[in-house]
Amino acid sequence: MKYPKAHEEFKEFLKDGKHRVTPERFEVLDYALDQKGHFGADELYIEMKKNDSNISRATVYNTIELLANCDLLSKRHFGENKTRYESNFNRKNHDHLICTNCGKIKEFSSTRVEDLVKQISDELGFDNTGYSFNIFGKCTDRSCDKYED
Amino acid sequence: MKYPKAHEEFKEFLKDGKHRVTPERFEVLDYALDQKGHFGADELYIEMKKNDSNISRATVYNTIELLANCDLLSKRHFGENKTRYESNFNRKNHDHLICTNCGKIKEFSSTRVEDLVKQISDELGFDNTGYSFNIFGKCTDRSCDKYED
DNA sequence: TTCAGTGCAAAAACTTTGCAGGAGG
DNA sequence: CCTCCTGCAAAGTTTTTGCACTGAA
Repeated sequence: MKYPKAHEEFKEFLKDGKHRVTPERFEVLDYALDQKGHFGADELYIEMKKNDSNISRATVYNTIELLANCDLLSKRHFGENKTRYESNFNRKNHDHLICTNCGKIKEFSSTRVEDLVKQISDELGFDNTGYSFNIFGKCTDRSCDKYED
Repeated sequence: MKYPKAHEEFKEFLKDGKHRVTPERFEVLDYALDQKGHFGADELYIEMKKNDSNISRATVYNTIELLANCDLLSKRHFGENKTRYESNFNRKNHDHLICTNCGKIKEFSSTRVEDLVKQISDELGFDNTGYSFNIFGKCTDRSCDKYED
């Protein structure tokens, strides 16, 4: 078992009387945590199929949603019309800079963002459960894959 | 003509040698500026069709993209898998609070957000062109359409 | 035993593309 | 007259749904 702690967390989450513990769900969990960076639900499904899994699309979509609900994954939207996910397991909160030239995504953490979210939610009487903060622009200099002088 | 200033702006934008000024484009512009709040490209297309317009889907999608490029519209993503737009015409920059219970979207403006975007872009060597900042949560009290005691 | 979960396939929702004809500059 | 734009329809992409069967509790 590759991710015993995550399995344990997920199992706890499922044992609420409304969900069942199934091997398929843990198979999806393992694949999800193995992903590097951000991935889409369909990409994960296709990868599992390539590895001869018997999983169905519906189960992958269903399970990924559960994993996001129990905070093992984060849901992201980077201005495309698809949902992306990324592992939260052993990672701290962060936000994203997206280069509109080369598509690369840089990450940053800042308590200033979290403070601002709390402050604004309070001011406007809003019971905050999450946020999404993306900065779009261009990497400067040679760090950009499509940099041109 | 309902929006002469916007027509003028759009016309200026189009006259760059790469684009053409067509009546269809201004028809889409008028419908877009008439929308209240956020709307999707397909919604706009369907509304135009209901009003017996001869417009095609391709033209609506194409034109809306142009209107976003010249800043008459803003592109938004609220965690769904579709692009939403909203009029920028005579409006100032703002961000959004999205109630995950009732779906209502509140708006707020804060220079603190813009300052933070600039600050972080500078710190990380990033040539900022835009950002997206959404806060998710629940309206408190009776302001929420699905509020329950 | 019971009902949530599964696999499969079809449908749905949104967007993009290919093509032939038409019109802007 | 040369492209770019248009309408239409088809196809693409991602996600959701319906259904009969299976297996967890």
